[in-house]
Amino acid sequence: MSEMYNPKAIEPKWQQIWDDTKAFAAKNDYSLPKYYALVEFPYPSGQGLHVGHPRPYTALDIVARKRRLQGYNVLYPMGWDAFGLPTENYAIKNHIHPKIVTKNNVARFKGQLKSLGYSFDWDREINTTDPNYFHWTQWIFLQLFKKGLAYKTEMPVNWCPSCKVGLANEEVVGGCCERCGTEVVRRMRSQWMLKITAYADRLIDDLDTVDYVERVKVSQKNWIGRSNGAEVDFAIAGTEDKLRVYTTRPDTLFGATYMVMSPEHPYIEKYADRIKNMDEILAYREEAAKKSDFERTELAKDKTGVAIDGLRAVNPVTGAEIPIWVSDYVLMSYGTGAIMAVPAHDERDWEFAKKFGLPIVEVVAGGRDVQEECFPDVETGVLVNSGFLNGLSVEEAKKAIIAWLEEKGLGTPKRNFKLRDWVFSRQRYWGEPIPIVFCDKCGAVPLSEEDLPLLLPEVESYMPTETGESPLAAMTDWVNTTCPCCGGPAKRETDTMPQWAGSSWYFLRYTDPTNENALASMEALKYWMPVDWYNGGMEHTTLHLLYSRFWHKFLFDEGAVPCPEPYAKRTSHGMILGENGEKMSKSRGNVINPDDIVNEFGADTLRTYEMFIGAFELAASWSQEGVRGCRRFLERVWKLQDMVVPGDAYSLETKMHQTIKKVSSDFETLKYNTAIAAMMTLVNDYYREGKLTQADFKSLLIMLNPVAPHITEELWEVCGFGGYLHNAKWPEYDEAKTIENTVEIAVQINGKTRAAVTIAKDADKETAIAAGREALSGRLTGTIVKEIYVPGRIVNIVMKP
RNA sequence: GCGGGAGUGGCGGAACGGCAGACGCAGUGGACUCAAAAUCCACCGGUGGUGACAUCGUGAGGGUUCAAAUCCCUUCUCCCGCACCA
Repeated sequence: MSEMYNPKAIEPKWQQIWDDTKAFAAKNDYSLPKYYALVEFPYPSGQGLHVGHPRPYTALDIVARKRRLQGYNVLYPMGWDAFGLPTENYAIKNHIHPKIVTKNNVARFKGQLKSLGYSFDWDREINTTDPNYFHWTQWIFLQLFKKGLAYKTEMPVNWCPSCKVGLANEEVVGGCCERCGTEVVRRMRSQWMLKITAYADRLIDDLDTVDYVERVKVSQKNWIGRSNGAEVDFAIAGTEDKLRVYTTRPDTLFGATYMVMSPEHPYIEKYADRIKNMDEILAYREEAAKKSDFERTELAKDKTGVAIDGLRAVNPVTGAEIPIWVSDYVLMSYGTGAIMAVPAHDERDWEFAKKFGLPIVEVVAGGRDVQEECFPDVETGVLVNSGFLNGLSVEEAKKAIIAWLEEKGLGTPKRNFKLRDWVFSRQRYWGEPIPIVFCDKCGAVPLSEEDLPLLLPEVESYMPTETGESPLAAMTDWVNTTCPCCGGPAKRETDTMPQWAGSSWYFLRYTDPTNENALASMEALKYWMPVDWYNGGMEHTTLHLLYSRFWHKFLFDEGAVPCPEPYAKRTSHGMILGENGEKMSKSRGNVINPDDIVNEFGADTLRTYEMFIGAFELAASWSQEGVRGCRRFLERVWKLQDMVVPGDAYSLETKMHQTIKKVSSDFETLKYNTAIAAMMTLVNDYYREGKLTQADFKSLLIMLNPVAPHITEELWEVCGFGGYLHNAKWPEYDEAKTIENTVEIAVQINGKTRAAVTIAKDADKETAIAAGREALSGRLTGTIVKEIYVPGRIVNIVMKP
């Protein structure tokens, strides 16, 4: 009789063995077939691991372990994205250096991850706050700077008054700070920017070359927001000047009955002397500036504006003089900051025209009365009231008008993006110093690469300041330096990089984590890259995922990496919700601590449960009873050891081949829940049989190993199957053996099941129909119209009464 | 408003156009036990029937098909992004 299943004993035992034998270290033998599985490295917060973390980590641990069993050289690494605000805030509050806070948190996280039995290659552990690591983060910044892709400019930033830090557009959610929820205000500041917009086209186009889940691709495309249209010049009446607009509907040019400029448009200053109602316009501009982005969005539907008195434009095709308005529904940050308004065919223009009584002229026929309803459709309409465009479809008209505009020198085709450049400065201590000095003579000068890494100075206080200056600014010893260019006095940049910097290239470092001469050797990169499978949260789709693709493309252009895309495949997991279906949070009191689950049930149970909980990509609610059920399943597996009989043939051959097939494919397609269900069914079958052979047990243990690695290794050892299970070979299945010789198929009358018969799997139609008729004897009371037989599936007899 | 996703038992969830509800949880009955827990076995969508069985059933309404949770049209609800992007 076997001992009791005791995860508290066997789990630490195997974790120790895996550590001691370096069981999961990726080999630097570049002749082996490789597999690079990656999960997003965590921010080591003070709270420790959340039950959300094990879901993606276990999923890719399953993939990594399965690949090793299939003979691949697997890289499944882990590290720490450790720069960041919470650590700094904790340090300020408790007067502990952020370095120490980070060290403690990392130790805690690492202990927790080890207790879950992940097959990470801990020899390749990295930490973004390690100078040997951020050396290369700074190096990448210097390359961006040298190529003109990092630049400093005075611009309005999204300022969080609570965090006292500027935020990237991607970090502002609904007008509020992504982190603390405080409403963001706009502030002018000199900021470092990264020119991600230079890569906008490639960031969209290359999505066609990678295997990402559709929703990620769609989000990225929408965020980048590419649109194709034209820029058109409108003459300003009585001047030589032009007002340039961007439009995606140049075909509607004949219907442009007025124009609108953003309140910040420079022409307001330029033509101050001609504008008669300047006071009114400046007052409007002030009002608009006062509105936060949030308010501006809230009030979106209620259009406001002021007509400029004294400035009119000329429609280049109709020659008509049309008024120019100022309204905050036109943004200075997109296109040219001015639009031509075609109220008949644009929702917003229509609303504005209705409110202010501006003329609405139909130029695309096909909708209802444009005085009553706007007609924005581009599919079905036909051009009218448009001179030489009349009778054309929208698509044809676009081509025709653009050609005409180009010929006359009045316009050009133009493509625009919603994507803005990346605000890259943070006024904080706990981040990578930006390796730039400012010299009165030479301007912004990069440090020489030999002077990297530029370390953070030791400071007394990490407090951010009300003025928005970085705490580093107070460190005059550190700030005052000499110019690397002329040797004269110079000051260091005191802003630091955002948290997204370190995570934008970390996957490269894992391939060669201790390299001192480069971010990684080309040889290692050529072998390991791209990442074969990367899983992470949807919340990073427009942040980390986009940023890292941008950096990677830049590095590819620089010849520093061998491939244009970093990740061949990207999947995303759903959130784990509390037992009540709500997001887990301290205030809701529904937080589950993974340590408690490991203590009470064991790591294997937690892993099994999180994979069984539901469809991997969807959110799922925690259920303590469900956890118990998974523990029960593992207990049943444990007790199978007493039912094993000698034998190297499968006792339930068909069933086993079916299960191997299902588990093998389900592990590849994120269907961990049905893979586990299939193994549960198999175990239930062995209980029904009362026995199973060694061959049965071996294959079952190997298949279950990626999910529940400790119990399976232990059983492998206890049963004396030889060596370590993690060195075993993934079982093969034979397609022919997944099909029973006889099958039970349903017999239907008019599509309704009335009986079932067991026939040979390859029975011909006549045999099957005959068997079906026999099973239905007595019910076949009408006229048979048709008989259908789908081998292995169904017999259907169609009958009229 | 736009985009994405989801609506199936008491619950979490399964179902290449082919017997809806696999698997798990909860529940019911039985075995074991002095008893309970644990474990093992069986049952477990609604309605009617002792029963074989009949009948209804995948958010709602139509349609295609021998056959629809699955495909097509219409419609409702919920969740998640984005949001005056010209």
